Amino acid sequence: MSTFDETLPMILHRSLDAVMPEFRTLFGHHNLTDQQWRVLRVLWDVDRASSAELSARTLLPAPSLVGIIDRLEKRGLVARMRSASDRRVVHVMATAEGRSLGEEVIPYVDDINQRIRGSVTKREWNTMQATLEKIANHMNETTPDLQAQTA
Amino acid sequence: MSTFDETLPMILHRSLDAVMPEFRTLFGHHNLTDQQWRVLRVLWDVDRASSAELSARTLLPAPSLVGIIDRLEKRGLVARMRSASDRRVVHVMATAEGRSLGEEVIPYVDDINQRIRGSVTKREWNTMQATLEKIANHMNETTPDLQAQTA
DNA sequence: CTTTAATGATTCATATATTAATCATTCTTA
DNA sequence: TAAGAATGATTAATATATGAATCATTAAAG
Repeated sequence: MSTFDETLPMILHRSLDAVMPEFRTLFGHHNLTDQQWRVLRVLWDVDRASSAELSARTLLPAPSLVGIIDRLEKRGLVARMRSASDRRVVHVMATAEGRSLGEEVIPYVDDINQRIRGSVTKREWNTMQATLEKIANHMNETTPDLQAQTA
Repeated sequence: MSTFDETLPMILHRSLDAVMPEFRTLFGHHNLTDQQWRVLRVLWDVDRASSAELSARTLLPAPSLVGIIDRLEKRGLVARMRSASDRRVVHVMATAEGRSLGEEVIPYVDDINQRIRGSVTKREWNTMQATLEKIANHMNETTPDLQAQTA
């Protein structure tokens, strides 16, 4: 383990590599990628969202969302709909089938998340989360992300 | 912020999104992707490595490494060489030019890493890292990654 | 010594990431 | 209100991720 391995990106990637296979195995049983699941999961919370909103909530880049939504739409799990008030905007929503699939999968997803959460103390978890947020805030201040001028 | 946003994968992705743009801007100045940099960075530590070793150190999947190394090789930054003892193995090493580029970029990379490290206390950092490792170990025990039978 | 199993790298097919560019639609402002 | 700037989604080009399969080579067994 050199200093390179102690770098934040590598630390984060190691963590992701440790937890994602579990999720992927589950999603694979339902022919979903984790990105596709993220979209479905957000549409389960908000009923409908524009592509920009979806991008913000799922952390998926807008160009990737196009294909992801295409494939979900082709399977009848979500639907697109142009906004009437602003015809540039596209609203995405889960179909009945999409919501049904979400209902089916989410218990297993929750279970994995519980196992993850349960592997450390409440205090350790909160501290970890707070530290990562602190770092993120610090970087976003130092390097004001040009697109983050939204707020 | 719903429970979904408090999920480990989403927390980790938010952190990555906060820090990676800084690195990418830097790497972009040298026509490197971050994956290409990771390979170069490891070859700066170990002089030479097999594809499997590179995969372990860079956390990049072996199939991806093929193309990454191809492009680095085409630019004359690394070289491939079949092992004499075991002709299945391919050794990868940085060329003089590759090492030179590494020397040139690493101060800036170190600077970014210092800024990241410096945004939290030593204690916060260590605790965060320990917590993530604890989670990873817990998951790797619970779901013994089939390929991790190496050790 | 030969058959078979395992290993290391690669290929293949498909899905996603990244950056820049495009295109239609709205918003601004002169 | 017409020209130009800004916005939201998409396309395009290239690079990488993922999981399965392949291929050559070595190791293991019989």
